[in-house]
Amino acid sequence: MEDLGGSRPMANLDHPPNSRLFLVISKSTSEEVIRENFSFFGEIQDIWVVRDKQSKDHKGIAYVKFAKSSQACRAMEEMHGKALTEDTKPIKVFIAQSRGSGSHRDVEDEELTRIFVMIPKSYTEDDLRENFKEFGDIEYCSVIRNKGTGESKGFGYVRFLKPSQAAQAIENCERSFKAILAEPRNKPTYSENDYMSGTRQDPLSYGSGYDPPRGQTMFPFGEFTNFGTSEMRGGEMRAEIRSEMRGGENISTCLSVSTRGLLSHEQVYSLFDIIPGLEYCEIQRDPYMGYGKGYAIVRYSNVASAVYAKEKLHGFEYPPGNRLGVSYIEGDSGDRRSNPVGMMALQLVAAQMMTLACNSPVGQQMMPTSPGHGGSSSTQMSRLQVGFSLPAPQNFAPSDSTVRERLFVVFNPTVLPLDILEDLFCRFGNLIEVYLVPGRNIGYVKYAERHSATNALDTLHGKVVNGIKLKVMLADPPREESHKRQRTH
DNA sequence: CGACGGGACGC
DNA sequence: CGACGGGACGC
Repeated sequence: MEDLGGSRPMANLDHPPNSRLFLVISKSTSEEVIRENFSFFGEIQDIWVVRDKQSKDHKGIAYVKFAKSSQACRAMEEMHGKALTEDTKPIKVFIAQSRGSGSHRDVEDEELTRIFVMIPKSYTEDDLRENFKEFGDIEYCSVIRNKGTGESKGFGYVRFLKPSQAAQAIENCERSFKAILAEPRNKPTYSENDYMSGTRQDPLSYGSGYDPPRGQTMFPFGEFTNFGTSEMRGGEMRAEIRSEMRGGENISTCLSVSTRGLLSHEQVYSLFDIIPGLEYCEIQRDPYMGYGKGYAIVRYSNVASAVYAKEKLHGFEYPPGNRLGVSYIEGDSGDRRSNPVGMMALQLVAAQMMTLACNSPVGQQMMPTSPGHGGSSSTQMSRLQVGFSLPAPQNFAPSDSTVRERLFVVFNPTVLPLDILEDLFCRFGNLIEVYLVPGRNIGYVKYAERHSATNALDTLHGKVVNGIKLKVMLADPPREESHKRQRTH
């Protein structure tokens, strides 16, 4: 029905998994009404109202394809059981079965709330919880251990309360976790009695309009990772603030934050608390505007912090697709400092940024960190020190991208931490993965585009990064395939 | 109860 | 001169 891009048909109805909804609706409900009610939750790629092939009769069924599973899950959670119009019955909303499955069984929450993750052997359940709590309400975490020795097997499970929370964890957690939905632990022996025991959430109890998702956070800081890295030195920040001041706006310590989507106090607070000096945060929600609109007020202890917060967060998408609007508002009373920005305040902010970006929960998301290195609770500064210029960080390629080129990297005298390497190699675009060979000073870097790999090679070969010398070469094909076509030099 | 369409060519 | 990973659970 819909292909707004026009140029290309939709990639795949089953991709990413669990991004398509199955709706049971009134036969009088139009595609437009569906769109009006569901576009709030994210990018709709396709809406299909099912009709009888011959008679064209509305069958009371529709499919809605979202770009992301988390969007589909949120829509399901919030719209299930709602009446779209006053004269129609409450609708039912489920994650659609994948197209080839042939199954018409409802997809249960059980299958959508537990994720399977790879973790360092040293990880405990508490470490897991610390790393995943930002994505939502965790029911439990488990680390699978060898029964005899108690040693971790290097993987674990995290159960969230809501499907959207698990989906967000999968979409946004560190790639080294390799998070995927866990298979239900009892093999498909569907004894229909098992889930009647009442321990799981009844789908109909989804957001009844008064229970918006809580604790849900999503930190799409892909273009934001230069925050606190070598890209963000104090001098640059001072220049940034000065240019901001030339804009002629009425700067103040108080900001208003407008948002289309729902944001909790915790979300706004933790987002703006990245910038030091946050003193106050308050959510304003107009009850008559329903879910669509809201705004928050935040105040900093000094103008420099407010200026910086506005500069960095105005127009920022949080969550993705929800563009924040940040502007100055009159602070209460004469708190406004007519003597605006002293160099001391600026330098203070610049210095604190370096530290706090690493210590705040949100700040950690902005920094490439790795669960595989440096232990669980210790966060390390991932800052690149190089004697040459580097492009800005870029987003990774989708994790299921085809590997188009691979680099082989030798480190001397020792390897660099994985998070540093990801920060480094992502700057040429289309990075899929950095893999370090355990116990060796070598690694492989996978790219989804050849030009990204060759740019990285040209820029980095023979260079010194954080005191470590790199040799960067095109990797030979993996051994397994060598029998196909032996490259005899 | 309530499960799968339509569109489609540039080299 | 260094060359190649890992994935399923104690109700």
